[in-house]
Amino acid sequence: MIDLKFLCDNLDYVKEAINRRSGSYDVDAVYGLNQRRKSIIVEVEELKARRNSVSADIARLKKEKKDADALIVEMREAGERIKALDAELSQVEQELNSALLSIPNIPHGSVPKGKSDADNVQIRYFGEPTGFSFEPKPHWEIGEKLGILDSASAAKIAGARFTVYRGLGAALERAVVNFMLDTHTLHGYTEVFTPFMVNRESMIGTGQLPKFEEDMFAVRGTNYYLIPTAEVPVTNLLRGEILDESELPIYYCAYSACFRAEAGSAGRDTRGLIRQHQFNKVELVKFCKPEGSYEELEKMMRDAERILQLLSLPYRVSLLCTSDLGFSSAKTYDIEVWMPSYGKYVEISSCSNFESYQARRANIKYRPASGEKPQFVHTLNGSGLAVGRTVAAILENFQNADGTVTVPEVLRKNIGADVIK
RNA sequence: GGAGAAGUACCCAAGUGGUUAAGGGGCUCCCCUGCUAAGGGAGUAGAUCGUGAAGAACGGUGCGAGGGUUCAAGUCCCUCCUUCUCCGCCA
Repeated sequence: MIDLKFLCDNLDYVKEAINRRSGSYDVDAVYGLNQRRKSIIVEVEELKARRNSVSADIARLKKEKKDADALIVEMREAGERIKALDAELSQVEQELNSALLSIPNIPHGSVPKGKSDADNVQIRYFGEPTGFSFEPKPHWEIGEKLGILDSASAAKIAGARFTVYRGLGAALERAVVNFMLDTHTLHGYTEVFTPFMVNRESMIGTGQLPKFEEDMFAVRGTNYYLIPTAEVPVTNLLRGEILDESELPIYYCAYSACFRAEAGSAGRDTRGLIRQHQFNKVELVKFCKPEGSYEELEKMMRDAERILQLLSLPYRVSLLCTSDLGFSSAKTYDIEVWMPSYGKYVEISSCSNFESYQARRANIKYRPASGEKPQFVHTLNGSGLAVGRTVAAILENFQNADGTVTVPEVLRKNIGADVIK
């Protein structure tokens, strides 16, 4: 969430900045609710201060064995009033909180203004769309033919939007996970392995709830949700903590399975590995001081790109415009890999700087060495990368005319094969 | 799953209804001292919210979380979470 005080002190600026995004947001409602909240606080706190001092008086009188009945009666009435005001206050705070949670992050000044994804800005390209001397097949056909991807079995045991990997397919998926983790840990990230289920507080901490409930899988009869990305458990590792400045920056990388209900995407990408209810991903998460968080974003993007470079997969990087920007993000780069069957670039990583938006929500702070008050850290995360889509890109870009697939060089030792046939 | 115990500051820990949440370790500063160790003194309940120009001052909240009882709750009651011990089950 954005800073309530900042919003109230800079109402016009915030309105202007938020409205560069698509959609409209009621910033004035937040301001009004906060005014109400403050006026209730003034009244109730005055009463509480009085109650505290009178309670001390009563204690003294009782000790001296004197009569305190009049004060007790007075305080009984004050207590009723306090109770009523507290109830009203918590009601207003709840409304304020949900109004505030519905306000997206303020886009960074370098984010281009735009009306649709057509206004995203291409930053750079690596390689060129793969050329073929034959008609390239989509990865699901390649996979089925080689016997390494099996959607029929997945449909039987689970349903649509699942895949069973077999043989070298399963080995390829596993090798890609290991390759990504090994590469990132080599470049300063600490590997963490977390639960794939988290409680509701964590889902709220990173912003999946309460707004996107229908996109999540909940575990019936429990307080648990299946994570839609490792961003959730990894960011929440530090929820409610005050870090020492010397601990920053913190770089984590994490493999996890990810679970998404994909409500509202019926009919889209129904075949293959692109849009599954369960997929694997290696996630990069950074916690850092506010100054320098944008350099950290650039570095994180390079770390994600490195994977595609080492795999020799063609990709491009684009800077998302204001209308395409995610709700919590101040600035996002997408990395898109070339997917021959789609004839276009497909998102394989999204790297964002949330500034203090997530940290405020999850209450993650650091104590400056100067001894100043604790401040919110900046959080960043990015896929490094989506594993299923990487495997799909490998199958498509490295396919041969005879239906076999050449294994990218960096993975060969891992799999123990040069070609999948 | 069953039975029991516990959760107070950076750590250990006292505190079973009444003005100010003991004490110790550690840490910070000071004194003493060839150096170090030891010793002496002072400080140290984090945070957060409100009034406010203010990081001043004053006030509210805050003893695992959330409710309740009471004029008044760390203390009494209820629910939940976590940790530990024992039993059962189990990859």
